[in-house]
Parts: sequence; structure tokens; C-alpha cells
Amino acid sequence: MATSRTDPLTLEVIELIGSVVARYYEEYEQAAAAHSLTGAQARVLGLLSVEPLPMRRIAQKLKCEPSNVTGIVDRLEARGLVERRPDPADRRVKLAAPTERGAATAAQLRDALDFAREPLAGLSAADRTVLRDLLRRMLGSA
Amino acid sequence: MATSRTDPLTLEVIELIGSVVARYYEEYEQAAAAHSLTGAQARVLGLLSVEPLPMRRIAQKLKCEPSNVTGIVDRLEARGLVERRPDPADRRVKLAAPTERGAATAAQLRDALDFAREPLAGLSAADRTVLRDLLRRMLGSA
DNA sequence: TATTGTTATACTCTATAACTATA
DNA sequence: TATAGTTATAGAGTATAACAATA
Repeated sequence: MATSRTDPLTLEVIELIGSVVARYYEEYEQAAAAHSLTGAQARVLGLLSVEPLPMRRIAQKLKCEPSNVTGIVDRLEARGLVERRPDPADRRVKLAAPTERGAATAAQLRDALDFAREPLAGLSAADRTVLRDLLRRMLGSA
Repeated sequence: MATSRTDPLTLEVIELIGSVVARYYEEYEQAAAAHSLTGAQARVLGLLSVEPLPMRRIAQKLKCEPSNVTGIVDRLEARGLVERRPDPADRRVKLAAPTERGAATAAQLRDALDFAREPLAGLSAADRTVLRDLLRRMLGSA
């Protein structure tokens, strides 16, 4: 680890990853703002567009306290993008699910993000395969 | 772009980059929290540890409104990590600079982050060179 | 008793607009 | 008049603690 801090190559890679992270976040927020959504709202809407979730599960996915999810879903619900449904199996649970409009918004958001992440277009299929394998190994190792 | 959305390889790379971004942010927040700092405070402290900056410049680097920087620097100053100095060249300007303690905290933060980004250790020097070149091309192309 | 979701509270970050002191 | 920094205000996200309904 002492070596990694002084190794110029590693430092440059770290800096590049920092740049990727910054660009990704920036574009994510822009895409959300284009629909007058905050980043957190867009994230929740994206999660729910995959499958409806109990409030508790949303908090786990977001790595935040469940009490925060109440407000985020409240605001999505007030805009008609999400609705709360009872869980037939457990009356304590509320399932948050996208409305039709919410699902459409989530799809648009997803497309915008795919486009935003399009710097990958500069890489050939072979390049992308190499990049995929390197990222897999990076993420798998820790 | 239509192709990119349906190409499974590209989709996987996009998802992997998303994972890298999530991990990076998570670890950044953890490192900051270990020093009882918020992400924004840690970011500003990191910026100032490179060089003292006028309030306005900090806002530009953070891509936020200058009025927000006042509070962030206030809180860093209240904790004795940053101080405001007059700019001899322009009496309107206040230069924010880390104190000795602030510089030490910034250094610790940097080390913790380098360590956190250590998944790179799983890659050989040759791998890292390839990764660096791919990231450079990704970032350069847009 | 334990769990789900909510409310209440307090803090931070954010943008907007108006203010001050310089330039 | 223009610019740098601040203040005031309001909205959103966050954590903590306490609560009601249900298990």
C-alpha cells in the first residue's frame, strides 16, 4: 500500500477513476434534473422500475435510514410517479411501485444515462472486453 | 446509441462502471466520516490542501453556488481545520487555507482513500497500464 | 417482543435573491 | 457598474429517537 501511493502509474489510474466518477455523477444529476428530479428521487424511481419494493428494502439499497425513504417516496408520489400499495402477505409492509407515468419517466432516464455513458463508443468491442475484464477483477478483489 | 443500449457487452461495462462509482463514493464518505467530516467538507479540505483558494474558486471546483461555500468553510473553520486569510492583491477576496491540523487531516484522508482504492492491487503493472490507456481514451473522447 | 413504516427534530447541502465592501 | 463574499430563506437529504400498527 505504501508502494501504491508512490507508484505514479497507480496514482494516475486512481485519478482517472476519480474523473470517471465525477463525470458519471454529474451526468446522472443532469439527467435527473432534466425531469425535475433530484438524484435520490431518480435513483429510487430506477430501483422501483425494476420491481416494486417495501420501504425498508429501498433504504437498504440506498444505504440510508428508512425514515428518509418516507420523504423521498412522498415527493415521488405527490408528482404521480410512484404509488404505495399494501402487501397482501404482511399488513405492516407498504410496497412502493411506479405508476405508468413513473415507469415511462424511468425508461427515459435510463436511455438518457446510457447515452451519457456513451464515451464507451470510442472503444472497440475488443477494448470493451478488456475493460470489462479489468473492472470485474478490480471489483471482485475487494 | 440505439446499438449501445442493446449490446450486452456495453451494458455490462456500464453496470461495472456504476459499481465502481458506487464503491468509490461509499468509501469516500466513510473516509470522511472517520474524521467526522461530511463529503463536501472533505472535498473542500482536499482542494485547499493542494493550494489555498478564494471562496469563489472553491464554488467553481465544487460546481455549486458561492453562497454554499460560506457555510462549508465556516464549519471547517469552526473545527480549526481551515482559516480565511485576506488576499493582499484584492481586499474583496478571502483565501481559504488549511491550518496545520487541517493539512494533517487532509493527508490522512488522502492516504485512507488511496488505500480504499486499493482494489487496483489485484492488477499487475501491465494490467494497470492497459486500464489507464482505456480510461484515458474514454475520458478524452467526450 | 420484534418489525414496518411514520413522525418529529436537528443538521448539512443546495439554489435563489438581496445585501456589503471593495474594485 | 461590476465583482467577492455574505446573509436570509426555502427545499431536499441525512441520522436519531420515539411512536402506531402489525407480526
